[in-house]
Amino acid sequence: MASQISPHVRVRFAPSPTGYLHVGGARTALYNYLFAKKNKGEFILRIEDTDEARSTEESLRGVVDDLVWLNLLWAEGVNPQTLQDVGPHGPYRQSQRQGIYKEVAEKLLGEGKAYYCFLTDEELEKQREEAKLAGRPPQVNSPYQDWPLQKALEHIQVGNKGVVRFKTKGLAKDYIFTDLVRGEVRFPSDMVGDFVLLRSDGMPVYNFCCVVDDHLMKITHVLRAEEHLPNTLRQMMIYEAMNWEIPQFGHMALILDEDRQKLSKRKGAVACGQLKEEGYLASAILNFIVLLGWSHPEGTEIMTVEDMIQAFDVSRLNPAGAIFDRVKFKWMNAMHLRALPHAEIWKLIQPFLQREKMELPQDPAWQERSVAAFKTSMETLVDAIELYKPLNDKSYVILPEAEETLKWDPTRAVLTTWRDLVAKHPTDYLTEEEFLKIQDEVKNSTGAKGKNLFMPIRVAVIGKPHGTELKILVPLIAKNSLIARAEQALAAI
RNA sequence: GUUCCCAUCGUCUAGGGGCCUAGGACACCUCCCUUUCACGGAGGAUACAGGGGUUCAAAUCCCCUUGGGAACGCCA
Repeated sequence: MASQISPHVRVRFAPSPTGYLHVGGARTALYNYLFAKKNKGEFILRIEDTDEARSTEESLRGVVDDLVWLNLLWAEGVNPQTLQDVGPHGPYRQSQRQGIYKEVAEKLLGEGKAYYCFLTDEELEKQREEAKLAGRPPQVNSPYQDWPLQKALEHIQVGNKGVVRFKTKGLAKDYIFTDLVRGEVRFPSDMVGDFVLLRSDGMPVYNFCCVVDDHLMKITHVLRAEEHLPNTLRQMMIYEAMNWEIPQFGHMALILDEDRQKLSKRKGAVACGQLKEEGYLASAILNFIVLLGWSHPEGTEIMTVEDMIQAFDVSRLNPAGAIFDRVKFKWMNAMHLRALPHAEIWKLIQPFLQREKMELPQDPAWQERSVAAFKTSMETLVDAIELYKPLNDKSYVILPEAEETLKWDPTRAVLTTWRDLVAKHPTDYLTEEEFLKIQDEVKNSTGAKGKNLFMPIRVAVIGKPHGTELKILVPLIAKNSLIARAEQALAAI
């Protein structure tokens, strides 16, 4: 297991642009990124867009934007703005590397390690069903596997189309490798049938381009999700056939949903972009997912990417799957949020407040005070909306939960006195001390105390009897606004 | 079905033969702080899937069982 790390580490994250970046992909990217940084190597972004039907430019744009937002930047791949190739081993989009794959396929074909297969979909389907009935694995048994290349070429010449399959016949042995996270893994060669290398339209298939590219791009370590573990056998066969050096593999456990199933785009919908919309910070996402399958040697939980790089080690990667727990994730986001400077938090909540068309004071001192007052009540950035609403005159409404308080005997007197005292105040805003003083005066002149005192005032300030401390809230609301609200509350009695 | 992978509190995990009466974190419960709700602080409850070995000693090593997951495509 303690395989030495080659002098120059090169790793890659290879998404297929067929959807958005989800947390599973983000974690794979993160681990690769951390591994590269830790070992002073290179992190490469390769685009696996050989599925022409499903790959889209928008999706690529989205995945790239999400990676940039997460600050997982690559040394080679596509330029984040232009999406044009950057780096010495390009192109980095597989759809643009077809000539390369074709060359390799031809070599394999020429050496009899691959063959053209002309089985139709129907024939394939029939074979699969028969195998299933017989209790055999559903592998192809192609009658074309022993055709001489020349004969196949002539067959194509006259208009037939075929796929190129890798020939597994004669490979009867176990393929063994040492997985960076699982230790020794052993596959019997008959676990797979003759698999497709090139489709009938000439487009290569994942397992093939993955090997070709990893080799040509000098990838030293392949850290990927566990779902790829069985693919490793096919890939090892190709490496062997080409006589290429096999990189180190590490298969990381899957991120699971609440039902312990692989997080899927259909069900989980844990897209990074969506989490951003929900008010999560990039730093919190990274921190949370890094802990899904890895742990800091000192047990540290809240950390920066810099901390992760310092401490990262594949030997601490956990082979068991992990459930994505949104509750802990939210807590972690709150911790990251609180650690930020107030001005930064203010900046981050702007898109959310603007979405609600809130009009808040422009004064930076006011903004700073407001963040200081609210940040411990914020778990995600969207929480700012409910927190700031009371400060926005337009959204002052008396809520049903305030009705009872308004019915209390002392309420009218408390509110009247409160309004009058505020009206007499000389400046636009009350300080905390000034508020407490006024509250005290209301108490003395009305005789109301305890909740009979502060609940009515709170209703007159935020429209409901529970919420943020008044001494924090009141200094954030202009005097005229306080008076208007008190009037409104009085009118509702 | 076949092959492969996995298995410690509800969840994320520490642990890698004796330091384990199993540690931490989230969540939960209790108390304190608080003229509300939070924040914060102090406590608490909760786990080695089961069975066999190996060993003076097993959460830790081996085997079996069970349970879970993944893969078996002209998807990646």
